[in-house]
Amino acid sequence: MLNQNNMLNQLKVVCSLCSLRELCLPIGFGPEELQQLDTLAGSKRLVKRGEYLFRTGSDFTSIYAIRGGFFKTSVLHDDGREHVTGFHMMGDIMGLDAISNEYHVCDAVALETSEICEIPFEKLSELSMIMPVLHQNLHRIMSREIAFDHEIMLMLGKMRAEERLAAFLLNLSQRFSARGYSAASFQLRMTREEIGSYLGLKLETVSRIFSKFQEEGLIAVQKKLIELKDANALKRLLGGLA
Amino acid sequence: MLNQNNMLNQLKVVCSLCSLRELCLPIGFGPEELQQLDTLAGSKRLVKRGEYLFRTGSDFTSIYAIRGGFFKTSVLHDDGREHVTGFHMMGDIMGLDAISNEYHVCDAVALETSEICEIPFEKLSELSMIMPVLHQNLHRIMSREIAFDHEIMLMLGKMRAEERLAAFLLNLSQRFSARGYSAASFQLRMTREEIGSYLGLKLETVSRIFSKFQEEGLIAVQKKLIELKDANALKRLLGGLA
DNA sequence: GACACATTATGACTTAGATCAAATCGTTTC
DNA sequence: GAAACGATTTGATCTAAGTCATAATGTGTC
Repeated sequence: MLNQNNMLNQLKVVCSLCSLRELCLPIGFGPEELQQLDTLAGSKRLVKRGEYLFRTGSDFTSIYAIRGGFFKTSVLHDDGREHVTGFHMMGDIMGLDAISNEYHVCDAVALETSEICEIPFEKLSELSMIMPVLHQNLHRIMSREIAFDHEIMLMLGKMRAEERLAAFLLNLSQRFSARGYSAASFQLRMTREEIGSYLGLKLETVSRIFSKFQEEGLIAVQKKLIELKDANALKRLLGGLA
Repeated sequence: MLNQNNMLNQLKVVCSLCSLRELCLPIGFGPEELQQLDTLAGSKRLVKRGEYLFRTGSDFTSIYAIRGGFFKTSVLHDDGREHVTGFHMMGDIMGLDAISNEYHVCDAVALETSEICEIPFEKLSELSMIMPVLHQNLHRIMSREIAFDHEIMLMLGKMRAEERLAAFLLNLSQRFSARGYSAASFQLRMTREEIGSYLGLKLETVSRIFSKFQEEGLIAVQKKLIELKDANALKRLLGGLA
């Protein structure tokens, strides 16, 4: 069977190379340790703006951790309509929805040149058998994705357009903030059309509501640069909704 | 550490008592074997119509497999609005979205008197450490839920009301069929309002579209009894959409 | 079985967001 | 740097679905 030390070594490599904070940090590596390990060579790779990381129907062999950059995942339909299922940034993991099928069920496209780490799923599974915490964390990550998707379902099913945009901006803000970037000011990596597709709105509606928020002093918009001027007002807009 | 035989025994008990087809069958138990084991006593339990299996905020200790009956899961908001996140029947597993939080993030209510099996998550985790296939299957189930949620997001974000109802009816039909019940005729366990909440529509809209489908000969509706008269037409209604 | 309450159906009207259209602004290409 | 294309903004209309109202029907309770 597996040699535990050998496996542990691989684990370190896999983890370190991916900045898989969610998978790795709870195991006991400190940020510095991780940084050191980070300098090792490995299966990280650049994906240029507009390039596909994977496509619907392609074989599922790996999940992907984003080291840096920005992705969208989407499903494309016969009639040409695209639905954006998510936006993903540093530390996020993509491809988990493919495990059950053995092929990918969405496209993943880089919205800016990005650095990703490919984690062969089979290897991860092996490792997680001897590293209970890794195993737990994988569950936790998948579970979190399910819970988050339920929030999006709520948004799509129950919120008005303004509420969706407010929730979207606050979510982005919170995620940038959690990664050490400014919570109040950030660059949108996606077009108005992609935002609309994600939120179940048309691009014109997105544009109009950005303008409206700006008029009301809630945000400042300069093309792709968004500044949250009154995050509390945005939160109030959400009212009782999560 | 763990005694493997002891664990294996527990596995058999857990599996058998739950009819956890998805978790257990691939391991190599045949249906008959499962049936036999099924007769053992264990942590199965009845949940009466209207009773909660778990509530938002309650401690997460177990996931639940449905042996028989029908549930809805929903999130309730400060302002009293409810959003139904799913309908669940025999063989489905509920509570997976709670793993990451250690408390439940939705309510689960029985829509008819149902029999469920409680699976302590800790025990399942232990077992899955020594039963790789169990472990894999858990991943697969969670992954499938993520992929399915993405389909719902597409539905809520991109489909018109009629398309949503058609997709809803076809999905129910397919699931009943997969469990050995009629694909063409089934009893709705939920109200029009709950259907509407799930699909992001108002109950009046649901009612109107049922009437319209009936006029057009696509379905026959008698209160809660639905008969699909022309499933192909319903599929055509979905057009290019999944 | 009668009362109270929940669910469903249907009509009349309103509205949020879609659609269509046009102008502006930005960015990439050669 | 001019041409060509894509993204964004804004306006004018349209429409699918929501809201409000009422009646009918169904269901549970004592």
